[in-house]
Amino acid sequence: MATMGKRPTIHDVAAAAGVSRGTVSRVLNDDRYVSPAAHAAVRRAIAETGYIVNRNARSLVTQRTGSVVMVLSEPHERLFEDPNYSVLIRAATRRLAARDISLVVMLAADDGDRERVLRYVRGGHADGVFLVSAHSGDALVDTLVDTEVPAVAQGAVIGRENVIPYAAADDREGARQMARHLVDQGRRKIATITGPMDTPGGILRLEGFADVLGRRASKRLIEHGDWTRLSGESAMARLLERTPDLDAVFVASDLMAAGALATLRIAGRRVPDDVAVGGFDDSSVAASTHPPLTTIRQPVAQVAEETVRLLLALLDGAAHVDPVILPTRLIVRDSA
Amino acid sequence: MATMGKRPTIHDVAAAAGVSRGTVSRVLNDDRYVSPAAHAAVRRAIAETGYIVNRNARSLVTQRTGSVVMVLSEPHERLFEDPNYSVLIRAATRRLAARDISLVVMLAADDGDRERVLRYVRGGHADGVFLVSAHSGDALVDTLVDTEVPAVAQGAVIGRENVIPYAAADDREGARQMARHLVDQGRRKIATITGPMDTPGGILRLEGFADVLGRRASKRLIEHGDWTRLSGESAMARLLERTPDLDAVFVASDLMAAGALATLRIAGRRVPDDVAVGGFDDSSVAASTHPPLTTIRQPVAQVAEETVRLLLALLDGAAHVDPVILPTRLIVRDSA
DNA sequence: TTTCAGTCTGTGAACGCTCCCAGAAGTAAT
DNA sequence: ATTACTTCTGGGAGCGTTCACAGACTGAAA
Repeated sequence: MATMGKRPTIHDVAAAAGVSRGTVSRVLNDDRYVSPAAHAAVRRAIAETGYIVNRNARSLVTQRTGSVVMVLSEPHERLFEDPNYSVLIRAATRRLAARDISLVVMLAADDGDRERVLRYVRGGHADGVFLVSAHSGDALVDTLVDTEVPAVAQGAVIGRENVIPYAAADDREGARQMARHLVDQGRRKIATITGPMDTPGGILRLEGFADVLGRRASKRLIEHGDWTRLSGESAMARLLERTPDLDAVFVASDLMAAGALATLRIAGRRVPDDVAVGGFDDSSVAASTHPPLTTIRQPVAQVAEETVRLLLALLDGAAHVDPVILPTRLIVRDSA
Repeated sequence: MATMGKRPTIHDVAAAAGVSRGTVSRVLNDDRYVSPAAHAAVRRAIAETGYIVNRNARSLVTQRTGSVVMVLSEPHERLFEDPNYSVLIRAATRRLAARDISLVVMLAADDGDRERVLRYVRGGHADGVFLVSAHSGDALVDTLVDTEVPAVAQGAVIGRENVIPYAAADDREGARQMARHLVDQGRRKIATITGPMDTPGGILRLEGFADVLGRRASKRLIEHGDWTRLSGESAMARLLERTPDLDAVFVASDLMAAGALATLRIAGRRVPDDVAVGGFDDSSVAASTHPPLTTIRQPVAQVAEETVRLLLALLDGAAHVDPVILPTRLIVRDSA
């Protein structure tokens, strides 16, 4: 079904060019020790026959596949919300395509998925692995490391920072930028809604916040969310109940910030007059909220591209590559 | 580099089980004509040796790859905006994983990309193709059809509706639902901002709108966007200039509707008091706008899953499969 | 006993490629 | 002429599977 009336093989090309398989193969690969005449003849024969190399046959002998897997380790709640995945996948695909490497996307939401990913990678179907938001304590990560497959991550893998290279936005400094901005606006009681504390974004953005606020970052001004919009709503509600006189809140993601805005509106607080709200990500929702969110832009596409670059370096045989941290930028809109 | 110290082959399993390659292969595949004893021995040997079948070797002989390509044909502007791709990719991945088929994502934004996709597919690296928002007049589509590779699309491929099976939301009826809602609210001068008129969403949502509005859907009440937020802003501005007394607008996507809302706010029109706004998609931005968008929910994940189902049917040898149209639902929020 | 159908198993031959080695051909130095 | 490189080419071997076929072993029917 899937295939057409017999695709030309390296044999056909060789015959058409009047040379041997070996010579065609040389032209296809290293190109060394091929006479100009033979080279030209082979090129012509390839064009004439419409020959396309069969990667399966090639992989069989080279042990290389020409593809890498992107593993999305996300719990279900977040599955369908975060618009950043599109950006990520696209940027990675594009970067890899330039090297003729294809991107296979796999989910790792439950144990069945994880098992599948492992089988795939250990089965030698991918030359490398691109981890996205891998959780700390994820057995998948350790097994992958044991397998010695080149792997990189988008965002640090907590507890494995030194074994899995990564590219990430400067979460900590980004949080500082926002905290400073809120302080500079004269806000006095500044709260924060963090991400999950087992993710780098959750931890580092809180640390950056604390860096600036110091002792003023008390426990009662901190609430945790799980990156979802809904968790932003409820975290904001808890904050308001506990500290009704807060006058600013730094929310660790735009999506949660959108939730927080909704809660504030219901509570009758004006933004930014009564309460200033700062987000993080500068994702597509940031511009659509009311008021539009003041937020921290992280260069998602660039992070993805850098991550791919690290992976490519690893594939090229680099023994070690350094993590890459990319700068963030404060985007001032109306919410703070 | 990428590989570990020699993975076991079917030979090793055969030796460990005390049978021949053939028997192991039979256990791995159809299972017919294998004695219970041999079957058990092979199963045990597989477990002991940690054997994993080499798909390259298998593909080489079977001419099947166990993977399908998702081709994202999008111009650059829209690349990074639409949050639906995440949903799409995830739903498709999940559905395919159940059949142990992996999803390869490829972009087709420019001719270089298209060329790559074609080489990939014609190179026999995929058993099927999953087209996303393929444009009419896209040479890629025709070449694919010629190649006789099983292909399905998410959303109809204009002009190729009968040759490429697809699953889609009921765009036309969805638009009717929104138009009726606006009429029922007593709106008299109802405008619309459509998508690009070379996409099914652009065409069908306008048709649905016209179905309900009839002669009232005059040229001067129609503006075209390109799905982006920005195009929504400018289209709304043009409408206001041309027809200042409009009291409702149906925007063919939430993202464009978010843009329209921004323009209306700047123009000092209150929503929904002065102008009612209806969106389409119920994507993640819909809940974050101010006021939250009344919109039409399309079951994106379900559409993706149905599309995959069609593709699987094709892969299983079905000569023909019928398109699937899934119902939409009006979600009433505050904007209309 | 012979025949036959049905089960089960092993083996050679692909699949399409790269790798490696032997050797031809050319060039330059002895 | 001989030797010694270097450049270039052809073809055998092998990568790990599946597939087709031949043959062995059953048990039942003739």
